[in-house]
Amino acid sequence: MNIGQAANHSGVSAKTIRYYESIGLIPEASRTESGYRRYGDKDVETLRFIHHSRNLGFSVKDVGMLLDLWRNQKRASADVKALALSHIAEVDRKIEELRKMRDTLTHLTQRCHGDDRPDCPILEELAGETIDA
Amino acid sequence: MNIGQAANHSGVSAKTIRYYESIGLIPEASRTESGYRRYGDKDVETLRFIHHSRNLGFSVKDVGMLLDLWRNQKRASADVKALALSHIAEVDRKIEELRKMRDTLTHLTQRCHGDDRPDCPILEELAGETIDA
DNA sequence: ATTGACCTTCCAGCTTCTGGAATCTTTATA
DNA sequence: TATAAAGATTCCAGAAGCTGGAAGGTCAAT
Repeated sequence: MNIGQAANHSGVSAKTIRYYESIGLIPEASRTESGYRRYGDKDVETLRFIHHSRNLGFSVKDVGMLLDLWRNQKRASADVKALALSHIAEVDRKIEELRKMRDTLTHLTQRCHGDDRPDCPILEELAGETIDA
Repeated sequence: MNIGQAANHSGVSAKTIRYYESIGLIPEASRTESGYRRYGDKDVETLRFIHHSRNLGFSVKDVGMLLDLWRNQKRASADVKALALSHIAEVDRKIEELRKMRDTLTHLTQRCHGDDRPDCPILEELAGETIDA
């Protein structure tokens, strides 16, 4: 099938498939006589794997490692799990960071009356000393 | 003071101060005869404002708007509050997205025994149909 | 005079695509 | 058969927000 079909079946856009090829995440596709890329079911499966992994927030680099592990019949599941756990830790870190931000923001907005008067605790605190969120 | 001092006092690195100037977030600094940028307490205050805003996750573009509001004595606090509330909504959206990711990831890793055997539900599910996190 | 800490500019790279231009191929229709 | 639309190709640029590094000028102290 052509790249458009592969895109539809995998959830990865044609543009992005070409991009993944260009950075070496996926191997170069074979070509038709006229130069169109050709894809098979196996390729679509790989693209779907990538799509799912990206949806779970794995970096493209991590996805590369996951693909290697996936293709390697002799991998230890511990290696996969370690990668996933480390990613979970990273996600947790981000959540915590965002949660702190939101708490501070909520605190600030609650103290701002939000009418047509100019005085605003939000701006005052942003200009002050003590914001570390 | 020179840019290094301004950086130390504001928490914004010299490199980043120059960057902010280059994109117009802050006005061009005045210069000494030899070309060094000069900063005063007011400038440091502005940089600190920016630093705090960035720490709270506001985009540089939003920070530009906040700076305008801050400098405009006639602004309505409602405008500031609206910006902040909209940002909170965005932060909440991101938190929710990350939480979904983490839940799926946690689910996956729990089902992976994580030893030296090769079979791994994480990879199997990534290759499957049903991941939407 | 020299050292070292600053400062300057400019260019490149990070991450992950996405949009767009110019051009070719394939397919369908009039 | 002519032609038009859909889909493919390559390449360049831009998005956000810095950060690193090179090559070089300046300032203060020794």
